[in-house]
Amino acid sequence: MSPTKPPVRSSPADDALRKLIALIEDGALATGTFLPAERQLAERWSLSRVVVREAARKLEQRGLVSIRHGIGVEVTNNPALPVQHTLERLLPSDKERLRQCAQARLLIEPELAATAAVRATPKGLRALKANCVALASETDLARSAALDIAFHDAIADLAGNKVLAVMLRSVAQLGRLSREVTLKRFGVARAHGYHVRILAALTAADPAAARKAMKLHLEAALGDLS
Amino acid sequence: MSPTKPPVRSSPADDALRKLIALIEDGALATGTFLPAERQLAERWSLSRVVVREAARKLEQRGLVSIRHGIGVEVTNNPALPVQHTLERLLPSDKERLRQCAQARLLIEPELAATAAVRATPKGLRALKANCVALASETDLARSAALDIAFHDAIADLAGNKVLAVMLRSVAQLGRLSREVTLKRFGVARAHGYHVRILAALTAADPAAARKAMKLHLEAALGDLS
DNA sequence: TTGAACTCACTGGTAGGACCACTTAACCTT
DNA sequence: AAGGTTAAGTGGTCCTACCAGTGAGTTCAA
Repeated sequence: MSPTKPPVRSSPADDALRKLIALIEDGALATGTFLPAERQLAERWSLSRVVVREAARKLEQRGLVSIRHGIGVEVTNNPALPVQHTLERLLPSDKERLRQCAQARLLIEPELAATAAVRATPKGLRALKANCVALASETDLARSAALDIAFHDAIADLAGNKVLAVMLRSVAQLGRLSREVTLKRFGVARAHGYHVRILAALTAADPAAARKAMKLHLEAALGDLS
Repeated sequence: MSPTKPPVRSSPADDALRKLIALIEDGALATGTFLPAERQLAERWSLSRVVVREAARKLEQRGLVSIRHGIGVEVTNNPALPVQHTLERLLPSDKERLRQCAQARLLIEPELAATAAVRATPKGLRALKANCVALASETDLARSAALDIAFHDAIADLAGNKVLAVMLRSVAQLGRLSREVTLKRFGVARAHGYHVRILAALTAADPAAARKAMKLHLEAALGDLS
């Protein structure tokens, strides 16, 4: 009577979304590359362009791709983006948002640093070292801020907890502009000094020292906000 | 020659998105109510149905609404949803995801409890008390899990940091199923016992006790996972 | 009277085709 | 060779018709 209905569960929209994700993940499309044009995908999969579009929009909202008019659909893979959107809507006031983000970082990052201290790999440490060196000689403000954020991100990755890592990435990127202001006021030297101390603790595989160094770093940053 | 271009910057898609958000936030549409039909909105705003649709899809991805075929667009306002999606994609393995979520909670929640202890309002405490009472006599598994999550959410709200609150909400909801399993194995009594102790510490405005009680509670939960 | 099936008027979902707007690069004109 | 122009590619928008779930009202049989 009804053995035909249940098994076929699948809407074109779901198909398109799954296929797009498969295209990105399985096809190993590197970030920065572009997806085939909407019209091509629609024809290839025998779907209307609408459903392909909507699937792409979903992926954009999830931070997987970036759709650019006249150009194409670029693979970006920035999982922190949706979290940023959420927080921006939840805390429209820039000042209050920054304050709470800094507070969150103060809670999360020292622990991440401590964990990273015991889990760090030689390769990871080398990358951090390179970041420190680059930051010391960087004069451009925007690039300095980017390096700063990358340093903290790398530590979060070393700690191995992706949940906390994506959370940290989100709040760190939200504070990007304020970070630039801070860097401008106090110069890169101060941030670099803190980073060096944190790196030393990580290299020494000393969790307590890493936790403390990170805490000092963030408290200084939090102080700058007020 | 070109003073006409810059000022008119605004695409139909942006219009639709802004108007939809305004409709929800300013119009104060309560969660659970429904938006006007796509066709109506399109005509009212002189836009095509497509752009209204896409705007609605965006809001759905951001957790503001839930689109239901044949029914309508329901206002849900669940800011934690996009974070959940992100984490589910980032950690496809259920077990590992749960582990890292539990770890994150263990880091965040004790601190939230401590902050809540000093910021709690009589009204907030009454709500928590009511939740405890309800949990004690609840027999349905799903509802028990919901109450459990609501208890933790309420504490996060009391702490006043929306960034941490939304993060906690996300990881807590991700662990919903496993929570049901735990509740089934050990009964509601154990969870209720922990909650009562936490509530007592909050009522006494004792941050240290609140932190400790929450930590014990979560460590027990983390132990159940393995 | 009751109640089960049907009809119908909604809702969102899909389709296809035409056209607009933005980008880029190749192509002419100067 | 430098400049502007053109053309082909991309996503963005529109229209119109139709498909597909949902629920309420209607109808008709028991």
